[in-house]
Amino acid sequence: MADAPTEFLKGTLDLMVLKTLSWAPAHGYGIARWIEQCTDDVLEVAEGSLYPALHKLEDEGLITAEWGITEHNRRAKFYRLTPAGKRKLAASHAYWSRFAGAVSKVLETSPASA
Amino acid sequence: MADAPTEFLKGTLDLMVLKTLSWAPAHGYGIARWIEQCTDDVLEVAEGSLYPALHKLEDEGLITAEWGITEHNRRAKFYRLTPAGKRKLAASHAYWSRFAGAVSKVLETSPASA
DNA sequence: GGTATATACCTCTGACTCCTAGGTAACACA
DNA sequence: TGTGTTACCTAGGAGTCAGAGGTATATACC
Repeated sequence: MADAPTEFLKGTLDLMVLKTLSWAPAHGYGIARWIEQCTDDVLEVAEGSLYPALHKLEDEGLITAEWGITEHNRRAKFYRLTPAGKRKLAASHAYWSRFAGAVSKVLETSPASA
Repeated sequence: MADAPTEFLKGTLDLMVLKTLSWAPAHGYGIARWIEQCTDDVLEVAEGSLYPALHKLEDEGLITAEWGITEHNRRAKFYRLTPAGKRKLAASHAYWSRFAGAVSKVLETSPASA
């Protein structure tokens, strides 16, 4: 997205990070690459957004970090979902569905139905 | 939404305002009521968000304002979409669809498909 | 006539999120 | 030795949103 890469991002970054970690522990760089790949680069994850978000999630007790070695033999911090993180993910996912549905409703309603 | 009313709002307020105005000119108060009603109060539009947004859209030349009288016989500023606003609406709507689709993709992808 | 309610507008300020720009370091390969 | 990739990080500024507060008028009711 050259046009408006950040236009609607608010809040969804946290949600997608939590979702990605729900599959398996991962490090920041890997999370970013995965989200981009999964969305065919529709969503680009800036590092200047990702790392602060990761630290915030850790402060909130939603994820925990642990140093390890990647498959490329490099040091990396692996993040893992906590039980609180799983609950948060479920709640955020549910809210996202309601939110996106509501927005779609506005965007698809015709004058006549008003 | 008691939980997280603002969690994902970024950018979508402008989009929904433009969409609402694409049907007919309307005043701020009416726009807010309509969006809330249309979404069964999933989306609540705070006046502290709406009026600054309206002024910003006007500054950007996407909408124009004109004083008039409402059906309740009160003074109100009626906003109307400009040609630039219509183009912006089309672009934002398209981008929202791509964005929401991408987020859904992340949220619904299972570990196996990775 | 007085009061309450709904309609309709507005701004200030703080909290928050995001990105740009910059930096560090180690490994792989030519 | 140099280049590319992997991997981490922060500071600062820009932008968005909501809470709290304020103004004013029409209508309905007492």
